[in-house]
Amino acid sequence: MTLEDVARRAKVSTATVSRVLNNVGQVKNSTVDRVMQAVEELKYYPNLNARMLAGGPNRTLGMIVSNLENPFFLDIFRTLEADAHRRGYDVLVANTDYRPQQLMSSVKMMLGRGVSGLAVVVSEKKPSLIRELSGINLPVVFYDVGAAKANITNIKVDYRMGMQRIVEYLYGLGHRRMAFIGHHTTLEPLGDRKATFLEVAAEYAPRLKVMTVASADGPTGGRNAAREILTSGFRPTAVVCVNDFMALGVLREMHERRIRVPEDVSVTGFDDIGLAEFVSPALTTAHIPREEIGHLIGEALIPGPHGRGEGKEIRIETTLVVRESTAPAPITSSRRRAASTGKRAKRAS
Amino acid sequence: MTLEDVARRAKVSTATVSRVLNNVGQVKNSTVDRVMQAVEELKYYPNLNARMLAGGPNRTLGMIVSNLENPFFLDIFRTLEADAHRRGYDVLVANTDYRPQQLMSSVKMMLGRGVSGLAVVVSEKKPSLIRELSGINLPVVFYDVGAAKANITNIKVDYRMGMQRIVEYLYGLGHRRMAFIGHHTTLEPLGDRKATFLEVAAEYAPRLKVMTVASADGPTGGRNAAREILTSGFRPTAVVCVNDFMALGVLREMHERRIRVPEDVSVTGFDDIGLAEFVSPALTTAHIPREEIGHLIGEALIPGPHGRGEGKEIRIETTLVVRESTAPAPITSSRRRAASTGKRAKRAS
DNA sequence: CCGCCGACTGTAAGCGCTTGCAACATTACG
DNA sequence: CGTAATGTTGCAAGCGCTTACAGTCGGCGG
Repeated sequence: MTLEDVARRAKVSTATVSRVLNNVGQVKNSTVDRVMQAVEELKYYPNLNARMLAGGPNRTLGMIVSNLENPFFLDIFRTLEADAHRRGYDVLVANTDYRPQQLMSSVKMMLGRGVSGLAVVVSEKKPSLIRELSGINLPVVFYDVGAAKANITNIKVDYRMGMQRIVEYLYGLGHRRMAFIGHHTTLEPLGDRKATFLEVAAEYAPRLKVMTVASADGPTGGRNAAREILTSGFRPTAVVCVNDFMALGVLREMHERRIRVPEDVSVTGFDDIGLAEFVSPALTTAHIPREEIGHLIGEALIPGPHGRGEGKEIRIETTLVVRESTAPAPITSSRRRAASTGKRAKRAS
Repeated sequence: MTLEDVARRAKVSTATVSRVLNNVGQVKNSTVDRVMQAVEELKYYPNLNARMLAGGPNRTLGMIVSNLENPFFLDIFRTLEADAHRRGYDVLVANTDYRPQQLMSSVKMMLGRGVSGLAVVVSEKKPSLIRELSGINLPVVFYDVGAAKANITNIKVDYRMGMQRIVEYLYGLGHRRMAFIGHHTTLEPLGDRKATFLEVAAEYAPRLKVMTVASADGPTGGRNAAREILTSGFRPTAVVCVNDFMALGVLREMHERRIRVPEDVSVTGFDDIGLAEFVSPALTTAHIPREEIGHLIGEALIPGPHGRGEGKEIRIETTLVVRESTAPAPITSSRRRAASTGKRAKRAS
C-alpha cells in the first residue's frame, strides 16, 4: 500500500494525494473526496520513515529516562505524552537503567530516528553528551543534568532545599540519629543528593549522627538497604530515602520486623509519587511537581503559536508533604531520664 | 552528517561505508579501519528512517499496551525490552489508555514506522483490527484478545481458573458476602473478568451474596470503588479486585476507615505485581508470570536461529499466592450464635 | 476574441541508505 | 607469465514521500 496505489485508484498524481493527506496547498473538494475514499478503501497508512526522510511534517518527540519503573519518571512521561498527543505528536521513550552507555546509544537512536525534540530526564551525567547535543539544531531539554544553551532548556529541582526541609523537620521532631538511603551514588546527580544530605546534616553536628547506605532503585533496593542499616548496629530514629520508590521497601521491611512506623522510626521519601499516599503509613515526602515538569518539557519541545520557550533555565521548588510516616522521635532511655528531670520535657513529649 | 560525508572522508564509496556499518559483504581490513575512523571523527550515526526505507536491517519491535502505569503492563514491556536489547533490537511502546480508537491509531503508527514485529497487549478488543493484522506479513502477538493465525501468536491467561481458585479459597475461609471491583467493564476482556467472577460465584448460590462495582484502573479507582461499596450498605467480608493495582487503593481505603484487613475484611488482587508484597498487609493474589509472557513475546517476534515460534496459541496458568490480606471471615453475630452452639466452631475459628 | 490570473494538478528531483551487478585488483595455479 | 578464481570496490537504481516548479484550464476584464 503506497501513495502511488492510492494515487492510481483516485486517478490523480502522488503529489496530489500527498497534498490532501498533509492538508497543504489547494486541492479541489471533489478531488479531496476521491482521494480520501481511495485511502479508506485501500486502508492506506503512510510510511512514516519515508515521510520523515522526505522532510515531511515531523511530529515525534523523544524522551530518555533512567528507570521507567520508577513512577517519578513514568509520570513525567505520561504527562508529556498526553500533551504531545493533544498536539498531534507521538513520543518515543527509551530507558537507560542508569547506564551511561545506554544513554549514549539511546540518544543516537533518537537522533537517528529524527525526533523533532528530545527530553533527557536521567540521572547519569555525560559531559560529552551535553556538548554534542548543544551542537545540533534541535530543541533539547535536560532534567537535572546539563546547562541551558541556545537550543537546550534546563530543568532543575531544588533538591537541596527539599532535603533541608526534611532534615530540619525531622530534627525538630527530636530525631538525632538518621540514616540516608540512596542508590547509584557514583552517578553524579545521585551522589550529589547523598552529599547534600550529609552537608545538611553536618549543620547539626555533632548532635546529629548519620549513616548512609546505597542499594538499587526500587522497593527491593529500599528493603535491602533497610536491612543493611538494621543489621549494622546503628539505630536511627529516622530513615530518609532518596526517593519514594525506595521508601516503599523500607516501610515494608520495618513492618516485617515489627518496627512501628512512625512510632519507633520515622521514614521519609522524596518525589511524592502517587503511591506515597496509598501505602500505610502514608509517606511523608517532598513533593516534586512532575506534571508541571511534563508540561514544561512539552512547551519547550513542541513549537507553539508563540514559538517554543527555548534555552531557559527552569528551577523547580519542592514542598514538604507531611503524612503518616513521620512522628516525634521515640524517647530513648537516656532521653527519658532527661525528660523526667524536666530538662527536655518539651521536646521529648 | 550523512553516509556520503563519511565516504568522502574515508575516500571510499557510500556502498562500502554501508557495508562496513552493517557488517555485510567483504571489505578489506584496512578499509574497515579507515571507515570506522571517519565515523568516529565525524560522530556519524545513521539516519534510521533512511535505513528502514531502503530496506536495511530492521531491528525494531512495537508494543502496544493499555496502561503503562499499571505495573502489569510495564513488567511485560520491560522484560521484552531487555530481551530485545540483548538481541540488538529496540522496542517502541504506545499506550492506549483503554481507548479502542487510540489502539487503532497506535497500530497504524507502528505499522507506519515499519516495526518488524508487533505485540498488542491490551484489554480493548477490536475485531477489525485482528482481521487487518492477520492480513499483513508481520509477526504479531496478541495478549488476551485475538486468535492464533499464520502470522499471529496468541497468549491467553486462564483467568477463569485463577478467579475460581480465589473465590473457592475465600469461600473456604467462610466468606459469604463478596464484592468484585473491576474497571472498564464495557471492554470485552475486562467485562469477561467480571462475568467470570459472577459465574464462579453463582456456583455457590444462593449461599453466596455478591455485588460488583467498576471504577478506573489504578489505586485511586480502587479506593473510589471501595468507597462505593462501603456506602452502599452491602457489607462484604471479602473484596476481590480485578487486579493488584486497584487492590492497592482498596487496602488504603480500608486502612483509613480503620477497617482491618484481613481481620474485618479480606482483599484479593490479581497479577501479583511486585508492589503486592510491599504493601501492608501484603496482597493475596493470583500470580501471572509476566516475565514469561515478556519472553514469549520476544521469542515470537524476534527471529532466532530456529526461526520464530509463530502462530501458536499459548495458554498461561496462574497460581494463587496467599499472603496477608486474606483470613477467615469474621464471625458475625448470627454466626457467632451458631458457633457458640458448637455447630460451626471449626470454620469460625 | 485575446491575454492574464488564479485555482488546481502533474512532473520530477531529491531525502539518506541498501544492494545487485559490474568493474577492477589480487592471488593462486598450471 | 597467462588465466581463472576470489577478494574489494564503485555505480546506480530504487525504497515511499514531499515539494519546488511547471503546466493546464476556466473565467474575467479589456
